[in-house]
Amino acid sequence: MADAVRVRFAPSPTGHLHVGSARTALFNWLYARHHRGSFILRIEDTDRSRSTEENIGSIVEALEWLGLDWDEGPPAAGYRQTERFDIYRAHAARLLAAGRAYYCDCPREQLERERQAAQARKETFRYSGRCRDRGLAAGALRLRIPQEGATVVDDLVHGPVTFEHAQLDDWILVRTDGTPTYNFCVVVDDVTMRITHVIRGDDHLSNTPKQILCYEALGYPLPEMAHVSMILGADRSRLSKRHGATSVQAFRDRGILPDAMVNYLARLGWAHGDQEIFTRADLVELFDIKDVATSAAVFDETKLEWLSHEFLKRLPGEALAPLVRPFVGAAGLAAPDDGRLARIVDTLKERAKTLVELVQVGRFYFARPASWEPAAARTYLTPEGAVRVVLLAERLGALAAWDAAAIEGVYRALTAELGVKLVELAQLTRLAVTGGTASPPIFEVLALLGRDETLARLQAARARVLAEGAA
RNA sequence: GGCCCCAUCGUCUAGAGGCCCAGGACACGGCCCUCUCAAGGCUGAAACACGGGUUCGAAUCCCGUUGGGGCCA
Repeated sequence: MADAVRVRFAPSPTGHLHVGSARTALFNWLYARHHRGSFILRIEDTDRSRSTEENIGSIVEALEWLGLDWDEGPPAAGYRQTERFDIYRAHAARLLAAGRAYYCDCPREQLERERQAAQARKETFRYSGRCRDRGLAAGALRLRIPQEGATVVDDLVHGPVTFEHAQLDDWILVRTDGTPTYNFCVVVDDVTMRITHVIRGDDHLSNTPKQILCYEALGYPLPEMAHVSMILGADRSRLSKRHGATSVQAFRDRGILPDAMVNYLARLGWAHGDQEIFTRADLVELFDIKDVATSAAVFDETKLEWLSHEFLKRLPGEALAPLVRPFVGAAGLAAPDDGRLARIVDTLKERAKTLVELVQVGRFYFARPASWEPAAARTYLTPEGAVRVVLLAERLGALAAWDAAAIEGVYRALTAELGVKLVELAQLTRLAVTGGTASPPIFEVLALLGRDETLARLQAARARVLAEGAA
């Protein structure tokens, strides 16, 4: 088991979990689960000014919601960079002692001038190397990199990518104030956590040769590298807040099912033939990082919602009821017991793409209509409609068994007697009972509402007609 | 600005030289079903960024252009 797969997800807690990061986390998780390896969570909180406890909690919560469980990481100690400064310091000292790193005291302003001069000459800025052989005892610690040759990143998704050393420079490992830089921390962390496969965003590809040089200076073997593309907004620019929802919890709050979110994220840049719907088990079995696409993908909320709808339809009411309950409460409504809620949800699930929408379209199950849709009311809540309501109420009141089939019988019979189409009575009833013109099959609705509630609502609708007539 | 990455329908993608005058899915249009809305079935419109090569043959390989993204900040 010496070569067991160990992967990590290393977010910076500077905000909520972004969907792009979530996809990176998912790919790591899938890779770990597929290979029966370990998935490690590491918090990259060296940027103390922007890292907060709240954000860590939020990220953890989002990962849990997605069902991406980690084998190592918080709350255990030692998985936050701020707890690991001694480790970075020790590695820096080793590099210094071995002559693979050196101190530099070039003033910031001078470096800035050089940078601008380089840009004016249309060249890549490289540190001049002035302090390379000065044997300084303090300052910023720089990595001594080879002057010539090239480093090639053998990327699992991109293939070999070559970087000329002439384009790289002796980058800073530890700043003058003693704080280690991001690239250095990452290398030390990945090495000490024995990460075998670094799966991360494309935006780090350019940093990779610098990191590889650091691995070599440290004398550590290289992990496999895999850089996955970024997620873009509809205008093909990096997905950001101005594109709308970008955090995982925004979709949770909207009532997207977590399995749908996982399915959608997996399909962004990855495919398995024509298959669109994947269970978690499918993904674990079929996913391979090598099959991930190289190009960036546009985030499409519409397709996400379609997937959520697909998962909603497939879930039995009993499984859905506990998921729906909090959304009923959030809408300011009271939900019945699980058994009844399950049956209600079964009539609603193919009519909603999200849990929020499901509660919206099924609102009448939890509360009497506060009003009746005006246009439909003009058509149905008429004196003639009131007469029909009375007839319906009488017969429904006399029904021996209260179930959808028996209720339908009443409607069929009355339809024949009155010489009207079923749609007339159905819509009349629907409007009276739900307040609107769209709902699950009306006989099922009445069956679920119960006889007393049905009759009460019919009566209320009739009362409205009478009140209108009097006015 | 330099370096790096990327480029098939509006979007996600299948496609690893002939199976492709390009397949699936979302969204969109039409028809059917129907107590409404959905769901479902059938169906329509919709793409290989451009230009050069290589090859008997290219969406697939190579070069360039353009466009987008990233890193250096």
